[in-house]
Amino acid sequence: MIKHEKAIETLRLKGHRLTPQRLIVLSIIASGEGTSGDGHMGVDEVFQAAKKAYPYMDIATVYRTLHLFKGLGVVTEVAIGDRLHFELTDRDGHHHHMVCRACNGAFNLSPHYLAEFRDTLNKEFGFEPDLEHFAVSGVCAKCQEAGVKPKGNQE
Amino acid sequence: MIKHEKAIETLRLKGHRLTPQRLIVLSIIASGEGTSGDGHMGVDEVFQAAKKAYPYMDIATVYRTLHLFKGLGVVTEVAIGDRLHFELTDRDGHHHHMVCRACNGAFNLSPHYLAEFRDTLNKEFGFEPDLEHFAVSGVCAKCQEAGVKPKGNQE
DNA sequence: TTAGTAATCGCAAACGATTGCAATAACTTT
DNA sequence: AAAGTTATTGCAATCGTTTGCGATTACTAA
Repeated sequence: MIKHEKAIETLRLKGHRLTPQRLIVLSIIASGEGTSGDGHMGVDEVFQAAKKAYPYMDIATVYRTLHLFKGLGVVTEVAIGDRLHFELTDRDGHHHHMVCRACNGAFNLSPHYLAEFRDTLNKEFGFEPDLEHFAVSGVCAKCQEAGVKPKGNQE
Repeated sequence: MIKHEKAIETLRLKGHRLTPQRLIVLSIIASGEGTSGDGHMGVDEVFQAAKKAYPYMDIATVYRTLHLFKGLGVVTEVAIGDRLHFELTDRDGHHHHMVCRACNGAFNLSPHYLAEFRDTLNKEFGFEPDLEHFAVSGVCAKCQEAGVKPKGNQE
């Protein structure tokens, strides 16, 4: 539970209010008990869990809270199959995602693989890419093997 | 106009019907007269232009047509500021995009910059990334200079 | 402790995008 | 050229997400 202490402090320092709704969403994300098992949760998963703790919880509040947390760097957004997922930002074991277009599985990717790409964009174009929460779509090894037909390109 | 000839042939070969709606959408995308001036058009831009040519045109048909074209590789999808944009796939001058989070401007990026990234994901994880239509979000040089405040991270 | 204030909330409406379904129309076969 | 088959369409409902707004509530300062 040490994890949210820091996040709560961040909220205070930036002048944001500590509402029960925010604390509930934070603790749900921190527990990270999503169906994926990979630590990230779908918005509806968060919403359902939040309603259990506080029945008046509104889906709009969940979205607003998650976006606030994202802006503060407390939480990381990952787009998985056109749906938004969120996870606690892990400063130490920082990672990106590979999302399989066939099974929607999400696999972690170390930042090391992107470092030189960022450097190049910086030097060549002066472009500062958002690689803090970066997800590459594609097809994972298992689905390639199984010949699972993805929704996309069928050329 | 040589451009669509090939696309139309692709439609025929795959057994898709040549409806007026599809030909209209195709010619609009091929003309590429979007407000961005970069060849790609927002869905609503396509829809408005299509309605001029054929007043019964439905937005659902536009989306379905664009997705069909995308699947056939005729058209490329680019997400710009949470909205979908499309452009004719340019096999020769193939490129990706850098999308500025501050001004929503889209800049072309040669595939060369991504080649080694793809190779690494393939070798290390057996993951086949979708880099045919790849867009990196970030802040462009001009907006960094101008100090334009992007919507996102405010940490 | 209470009163004042402004951020935040719940609700409902709206957004861009997708989908189910009956009617239509493009293609095939005769 | 006409009839049959089935992909495609237009419409409307719905999805996930965002936003406007009046009511509420966390915080501040007296």
